[in-house]
Amino acid sequence: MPGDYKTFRLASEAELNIAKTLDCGQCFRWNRTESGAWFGVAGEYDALAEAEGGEVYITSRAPEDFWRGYFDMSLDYAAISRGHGAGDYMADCVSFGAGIRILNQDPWETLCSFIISQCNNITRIKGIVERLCALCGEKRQGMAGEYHLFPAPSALAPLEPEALAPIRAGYRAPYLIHAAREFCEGRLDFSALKAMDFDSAKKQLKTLPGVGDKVADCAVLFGLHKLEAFPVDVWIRRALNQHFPPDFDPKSLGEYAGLFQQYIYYYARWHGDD
DNA sequence: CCCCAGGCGGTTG
DNA sequence: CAACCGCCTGGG
Repeated sequence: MPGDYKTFRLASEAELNIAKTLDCGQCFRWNRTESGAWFGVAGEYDALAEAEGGEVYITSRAPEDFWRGYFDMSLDYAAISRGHGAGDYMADCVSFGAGIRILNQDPWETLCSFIISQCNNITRIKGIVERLCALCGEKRQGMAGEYHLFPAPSALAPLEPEALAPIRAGYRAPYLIHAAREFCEGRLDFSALKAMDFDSAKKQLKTLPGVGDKVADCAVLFGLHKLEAFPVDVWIRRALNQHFPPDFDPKSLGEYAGLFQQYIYYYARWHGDD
């Protein structure tokens, strides 16, 4: 491995469980290696994340602060997770998911990833995202050979939908190109969205074709880090129907509702909760 | 061959 | 409003 990579301790495993965090459907460019470590690309950096002796270590060329931000290390998840008051089922979800964190991902990549996610499973989402990066993302030399950054909007905007045929995104391809053009023409501004309150940001994103409630909630939660977003997919819908009162309103979970959504999602998926 | 998969958008009643 | 259906693609 080239000499400019550094390994450092990021957190304890109790604070940050990398397997749960990287495998709970919020990100699509991290994969488990044969040794049990996780290799991924975030922003412009490739990285290896691994747990050993109760500690989590990161190897990358990025400054430590980048990863503290990415893994949201400044928020006290244990304190937040105690105060839900939403009953025993939620308590089970919280203890089962302990160590999950909501990542601070690039908003453009996150929006595109969740446009791609509609009516697709995670394996296929990852495949489409990787092919998209290989097709028009910047190429870099990394610790394990070449890798590609997620394409900038300017790389996508000039393309016609047919040019995206190789990534096999199907009917979602025009949605991606439309979003890229909106960005390049200044009508999609992530710093403005980030500065808005949750409802305004979500409403704004929903004006994009291919972005409805679910995709907008995911883009806001995982890309803009507004943790009151509560995306409802089929798994969450099932859990709400089975384990919560009929009049339960996710808004009652407060400003960190999105974290509780992740706990429920992870628990329901793991237990095949149907 | 069928059906479904972590939706959206347009149409219909 | 709700209910339906087509959409690209791939996997069971």
